[in-house]
Amino acid sequence: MPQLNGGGGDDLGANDEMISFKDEGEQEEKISEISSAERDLADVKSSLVNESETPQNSSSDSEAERRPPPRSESFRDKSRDSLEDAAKRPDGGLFKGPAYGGYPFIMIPDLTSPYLPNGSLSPTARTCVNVPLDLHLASCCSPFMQYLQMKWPLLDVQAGSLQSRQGLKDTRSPSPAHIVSNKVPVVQHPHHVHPLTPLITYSNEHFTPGNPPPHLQADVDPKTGIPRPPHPPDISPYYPLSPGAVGQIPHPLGWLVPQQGQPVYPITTGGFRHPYPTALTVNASMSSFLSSRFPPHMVPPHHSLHTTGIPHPAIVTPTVKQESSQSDMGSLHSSKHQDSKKEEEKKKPHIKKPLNAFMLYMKEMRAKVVAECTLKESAAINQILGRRWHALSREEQAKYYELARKERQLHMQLYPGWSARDNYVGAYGKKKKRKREKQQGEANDLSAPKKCRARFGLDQQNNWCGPCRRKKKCIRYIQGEGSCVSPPSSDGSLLDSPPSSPAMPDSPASDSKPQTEQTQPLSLSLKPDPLARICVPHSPLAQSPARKPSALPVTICQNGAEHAHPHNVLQSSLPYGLSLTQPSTSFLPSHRSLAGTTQLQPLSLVTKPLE
DNA sequence: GCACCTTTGAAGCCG
DNA sequence: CGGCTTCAAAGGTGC
Repeated sequence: MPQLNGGGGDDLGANDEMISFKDEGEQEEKISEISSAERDLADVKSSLVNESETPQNSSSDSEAERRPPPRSESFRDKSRDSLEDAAKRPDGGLFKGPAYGGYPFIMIPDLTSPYLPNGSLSPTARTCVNVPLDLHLASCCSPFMQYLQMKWPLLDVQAGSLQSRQGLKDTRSPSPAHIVSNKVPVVQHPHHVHPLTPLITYSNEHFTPGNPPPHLQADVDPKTGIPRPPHPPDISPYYPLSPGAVGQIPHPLGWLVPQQGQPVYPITTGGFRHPYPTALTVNASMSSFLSSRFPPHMVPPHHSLHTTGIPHPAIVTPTVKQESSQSDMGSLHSSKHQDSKKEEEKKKPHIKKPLNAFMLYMKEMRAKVVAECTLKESAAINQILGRRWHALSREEQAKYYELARKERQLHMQLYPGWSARDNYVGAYGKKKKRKREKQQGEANDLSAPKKCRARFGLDQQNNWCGPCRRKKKCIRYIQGEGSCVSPPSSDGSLLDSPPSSPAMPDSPASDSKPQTEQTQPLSLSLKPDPLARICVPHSPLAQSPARKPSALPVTICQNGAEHAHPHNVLQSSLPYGLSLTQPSTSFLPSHRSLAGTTQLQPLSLVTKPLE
């Protein structure tokens, strides 16, 4: 049964690792040293494998060594092993030692983990998280605590600042320990980007300054009884939030943080309808949150509750279901209807899927891309992020893969009975159906109108329709890319670098890209090919409808890559960069492989509707 | 107000 | 088992 056994992976929150993560923005500088970086990459890669496979459990590990890592799982297992090993070390794995040097990354949590009521916690709730962590992490050393530590590496870093922030102490906190530390400067200063800023991409709904939770409205100074100013001086630089917003600084596990000494991850088999292990001590705020967000049967028993009314980002109440239940009202007998209603109510909480590595990366880097490129369109941003994702080094991607693995693990433990199938058909059936139908229709109708940009190209904008013309953002997107080319503060993305740059490191994602498109040819043809715009903004080919392989700007940007390194495609099955062969400095980025893949996958192109 | 766009990855479904 | 589909985030955009 999956557990954060032995605090596996909980040692990733070490400060030194955080620093390394902070240095991620310096990747671009490293890019210029790709040659050495690649060698380092190889070292890291080998260290990832070797060091992670040194645990006591030699039987399985040795076996894992013998066989090529089957995609991500092997890496995950290795990572888990290494993490658990690290946890067994005297330092509990909190600090990256020489034996753990293979993880040059920090496991900063997805602070907006959907199933973690991050953004929906009251200050009290989070207080219950932070303080025990600070004060008792070392003593507790429970897997959960260590995981929290991993999730919030700054908890240690700024332990001293905790007291200084007691000005945020929530008077409603049941105990002195319930201090709204929020010491994690998760909110970036307007003029200063906090190292963790990329990770804090909370939904605005959780930070709406003007809409603090009702229970947070009256944030009164415990001593004076006077409402405190919205931004206490000691935290204002990083907390440009209203009191309520400050209180909503999400903590990935805030609502789950158990009381001291309580079992952290009791494995339950109750299914996700009882997603909150009853053995898990829930503080008042948590309980109130649960009681306010879930039907009574979903909320673990607890007393002295108060409602927060704060939405849970991970558990969404699908209105569709509610509507459907209402529509059924008239047609069903009262008893049956009540039964069905109850069942539906049970199904109401929409537990979202855990974020995968790329999603975590996107959440982290979106803000940065937006800031760099002044882009707001998520579609365009995602394209950039996709390119950057491929440009990431193996260890950088591994960081997110590992984080995603932990997210899944945690999700699985939080919602033992949950299955992706629950969301696959249930919650958004209507939307899904429409989407599917539309996609099918598009697939069947090759002449279906697509984006004007793709149809006419950028040089024929006069032919664009009004909406698409309005989408001059496409142009702006290109220009924005130009403006964003190789920003010094970039996260190391090679996207902005000249696509043909041979210095671009080979990335695991790049390897996976061809595979993905092999399995999903349609997506390839449907893609406007951001790379084209990015790499050859003014290239006629890039501007032409990216339907023909020859017209794909990818080939322009990364031609020859595939030929030069066809094995890159094979390595696509190694998302963690555990390439079958040593990475070569001549390796080209993913999109190059993609280009080659495109060439090698003519059918996929044929099956794609012309735009 | 909902769906789309766009990305990658995980997982479910289906033949 | 391979291939396809859906969903996860996000915010502008279209209808």
